[in-house]
Amino acid sequence: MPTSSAHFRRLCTERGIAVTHQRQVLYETMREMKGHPSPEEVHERMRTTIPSVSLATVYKNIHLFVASGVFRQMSVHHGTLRVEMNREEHHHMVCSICRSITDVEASEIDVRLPENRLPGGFRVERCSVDIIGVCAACQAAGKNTMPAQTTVTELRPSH
Amino acid sequence: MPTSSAHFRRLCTERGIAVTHQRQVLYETMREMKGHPSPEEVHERMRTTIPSVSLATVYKNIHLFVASGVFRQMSVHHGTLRVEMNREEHHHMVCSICRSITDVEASEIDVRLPENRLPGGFRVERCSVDIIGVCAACQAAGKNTMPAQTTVTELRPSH
DNA sequence: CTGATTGCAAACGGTTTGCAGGCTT
DNA sequence: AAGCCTGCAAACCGTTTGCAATCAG
Repeated sequence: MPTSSAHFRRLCTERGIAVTHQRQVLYETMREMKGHPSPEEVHERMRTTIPSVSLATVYKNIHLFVASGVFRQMSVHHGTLRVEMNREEHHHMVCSICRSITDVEASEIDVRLPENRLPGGFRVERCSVDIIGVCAACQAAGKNTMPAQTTVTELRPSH
Repeated sequence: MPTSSAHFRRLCTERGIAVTHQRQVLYETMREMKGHPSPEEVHERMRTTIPSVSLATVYKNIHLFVASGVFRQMSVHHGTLRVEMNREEHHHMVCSICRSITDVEASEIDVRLPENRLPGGFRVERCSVDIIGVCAACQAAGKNTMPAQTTVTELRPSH
């Protein structure tokens, strides 16, 4: 009797999508990966199990998983396809130098939205906080990385 | 005596960058535009003033402006190059259907970070909140746009 | 006059698409 | 058996780069 296989099979039938070997391996590969792996990284990892799998299939199925609610896409306006592997509510620390993203537990940050009175009848689904700054590694690596962006003194034209 | 021209000239000399016609027009075009225009859109608009300007120049100079602190790039982990035209502190409402982004005054939202105790010695510069949901237009337009993403009932596999 | 800046066109990286063959139901 | 799914290769889109001609300091 399959264990995780059974779980995945149920996941698919609930959503009316076919159970294929690639999908199952993709699903399990992604669940094993921490952080916010790129499709490329997921693909690379999947190849250890199915060497012949194509990147196109990875893309198609990540989209399928996101569309059917198996995974959640991170920051909707993000340009590249990244998926949340962390199922807990959380926010992000984003390093402005190396762009690495680290999760922060939702409980660490206190956000209060105005009582459903956002402008323009916007219906709120959720809310995600990006803490922008410099990660420890980049601080240690010294100042010479991307100097202009970070050493600017006058952020606003004085006009 | 030039008015905004003088202002721009000063902006450049302060930062040690050359004053060119393209840069001046780019700067003014961007300041006139609301929201978070794409380089493509900025380019299109610039052409009404300098029809021969190239998209490459637009890219190069948006980067230059961001690097020298004239403008601020929005959400660092954003994939595509977008710049903040709004100089006030603010956050964003992002429509998960049409991906439109609307600004919300910072004062409307109350965010509290833990007292400089973020994990891993991260140095905080600023913090930006994305309120994710559905804009009024998309609500009015009805449910049939991108059905799967929004009508999903079971967000987490039940296991 | 010298080096920075521009416009062009080609390269690039990530993502999407069309299609023929194979697999799931 | 019917249709969805896969892998491949080509197309695509936004962005970057190399280069020769031009411009700012």
